[in-house]
Amino acid sequence: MTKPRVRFAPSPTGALHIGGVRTALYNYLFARQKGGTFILRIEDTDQGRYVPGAEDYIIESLRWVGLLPDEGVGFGGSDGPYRQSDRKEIYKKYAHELVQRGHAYYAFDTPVELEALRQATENFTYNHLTRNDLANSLMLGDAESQRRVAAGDPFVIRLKVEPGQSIHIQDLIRGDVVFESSELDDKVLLKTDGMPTYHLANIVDDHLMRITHVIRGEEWLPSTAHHVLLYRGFGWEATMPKFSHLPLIMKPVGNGKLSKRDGAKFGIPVFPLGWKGETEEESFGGFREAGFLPEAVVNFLALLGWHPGGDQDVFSMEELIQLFSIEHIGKSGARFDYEKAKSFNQKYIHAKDDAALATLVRPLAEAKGYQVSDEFLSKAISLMKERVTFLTDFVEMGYYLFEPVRNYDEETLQKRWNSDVAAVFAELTEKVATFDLFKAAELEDAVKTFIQEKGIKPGDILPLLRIALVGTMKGPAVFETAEVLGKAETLARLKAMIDHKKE
RNA sequence: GGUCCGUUCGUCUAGGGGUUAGGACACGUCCCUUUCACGGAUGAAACACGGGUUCGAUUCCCGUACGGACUACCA
Repeated sequence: MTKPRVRFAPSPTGALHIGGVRTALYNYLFARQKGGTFILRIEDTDQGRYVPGAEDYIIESLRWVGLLPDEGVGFGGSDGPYRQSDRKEIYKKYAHELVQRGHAYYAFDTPVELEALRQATENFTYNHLTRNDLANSLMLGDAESQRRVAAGDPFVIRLKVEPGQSIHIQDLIRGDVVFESSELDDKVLLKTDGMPTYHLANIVDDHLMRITHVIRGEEWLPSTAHHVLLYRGFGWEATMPKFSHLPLIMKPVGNGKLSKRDGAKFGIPVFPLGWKGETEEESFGGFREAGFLPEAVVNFLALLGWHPGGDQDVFSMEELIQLFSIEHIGKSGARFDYEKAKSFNQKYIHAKDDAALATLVRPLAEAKGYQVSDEFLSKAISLMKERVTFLTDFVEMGYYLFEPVRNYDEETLQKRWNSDVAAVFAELTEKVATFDLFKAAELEDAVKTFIQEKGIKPGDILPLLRIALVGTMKGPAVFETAEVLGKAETLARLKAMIDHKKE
C-alpha cells in the first residue's frame, strides 16, 4: 500500500470548533501511524462567511495541540495552493469540463426564483424530476445557453444526477451505505460568483492532492453519494479516496450536536484557544485559557468516539499514534463530558514535572504581577500540584503563595479563637521567630512539642495556623506551606493574624 | 416530511452467541490526613423494546421506538 495522504480541511468561518480538532487529530494519528502525509487545506469558498483571523486561529490551534501538518497553508508542500480561494480557476476549469462530459449543466434560475418555488411547492428539489421545467441548459439547449453565458447572464453549474442507480459507499466505519440516485438533488457545483461549492472543490482538490483517505464528520455522509458521482463523472473513480465518517460530538446536556453557542450556554470551553470577536459577546476563552494542558485535551478528544480496546484510558500522543485504528472508531455520537476533560487535565498536571509546569505557570503568575524566582515557583507548584485541576489554579486557588492572605475564614475563626488561644498563638509566634532551620519536618516537630508542653490539642491551634498562612481551611499541608513561604513571610502572616484579631 | 446513520451503567467506553457484562469520569461509604486534595478500598449503576435464527442471544437478522445528521448558489 502506498503511503496514505489525508487532509484536514476546515472552513475559516470563525474559531475552530473542538470537534474540528478531533477530526484533525484522527487524520493526524492515521497519517503518522502509516508514515503518510497530513495536509491542511483551507476551504474558504464562501466569501460571505469568511472571517479574518480564522485561518491564523486554525493554524495556532493545531500548533497548540501538536498536530503539525506536513503540507498546507503555512506549511509548504508541492500540491498547493492549499487555500481554495487561490484555486478558483482550477475549479472553474473542471466544472466546465464536467459540463462537456455531460455530467453537469448550466442553470440560470435565480436564488429568488428558487426560493419562490420552495415556498410554492412542498419539498421542492432541483433534480431529474424538476430540472426539465427550469431555466437550465438541458431545457434551453446548448445554443441558447451559450448565448446567455456569453451575454454575461449569471449562472451556476449543477451536477446532473442520472436517476435509477444505486450508489454504494464502502465507509470504513459504517460499512456499506447505499443511496438511490433518484433521491439525490442536482447540487450546485459552481456558484454565480465563480466560486465552487464544497462538493466540487473537495473532489477536485482531494483528487489533485492525491488524497487516499477522507476522514471527516458524519454530517458529510449524506452528500458522499454526490461526491462519488463526481469522481465517476470526472473518470477518477479508480483513485477515489476511502471514506470514514466520524460520529458527531454532542451537547453536554440536552439534544443535538455540540455547537459554538454551547460554550457560553454551559460555561465551558468548546474551542481550543480563546477568540477575540468584535464584541464581548463574540469573544470567549478556549481550553488553553481555561488552564488545560494540550496533551490532556488530545487524550480527552481521542477517546471521544474512539478506543483501542482494553482498560487503558491515559495515552500519550506516541501511544495514540501507535494504537489508532479507524476500525475502532465508534458509530454513535459522543456526548461532550467536561468533567471527564477536567479529570484528564488533573491527571496530566500531576504527571508533569515541576520545572515543566513552572514554564507554563510563569506567564500566568507574571500576568498577575507576581515576580518570583524559578526556585520558589517550582516549590509552590510542587505544593499545589495535587490539588489543582487547571494550570490557572496555581495562581488563583493558590494566590496566597504569591501575595498576602486576602481574607480569613471567619466562621472557623469564630469557633476557635478565644483569649486563651490568642495567648498561645502569640507565644507560638515568638517561638517560631527563633527557628533558624525553616524546614517543614523540623517545624512540625517543634510546633508539636510546643503543643504538648502547653497541654493543648493540636486541633486547637493547627487550624488557626493554617488560616493565618492561607486564610482558609483548604489547601496544602501547613508546615510545608510555611517552609515554602519562608521564615519572614510566615512570621509576618502570624503577626497579621494577631493584628487582625485585635481589631 | 424525505434520505441516510446510530442505540452497552448518568457520561465516555471494553466486550462479544454460553461472562459474576470490564474500565474510566461523576456519585455514595470507608481508610489515609486534626484542612483540602491526592492515593487506597468499597458500593450503587447498563446490553432500548418486540419478533425471529439458535440448544442458547446483550452479541446475528428483521421490525418498532427513540436519538442524530443531512435536506442552501454554508461548509
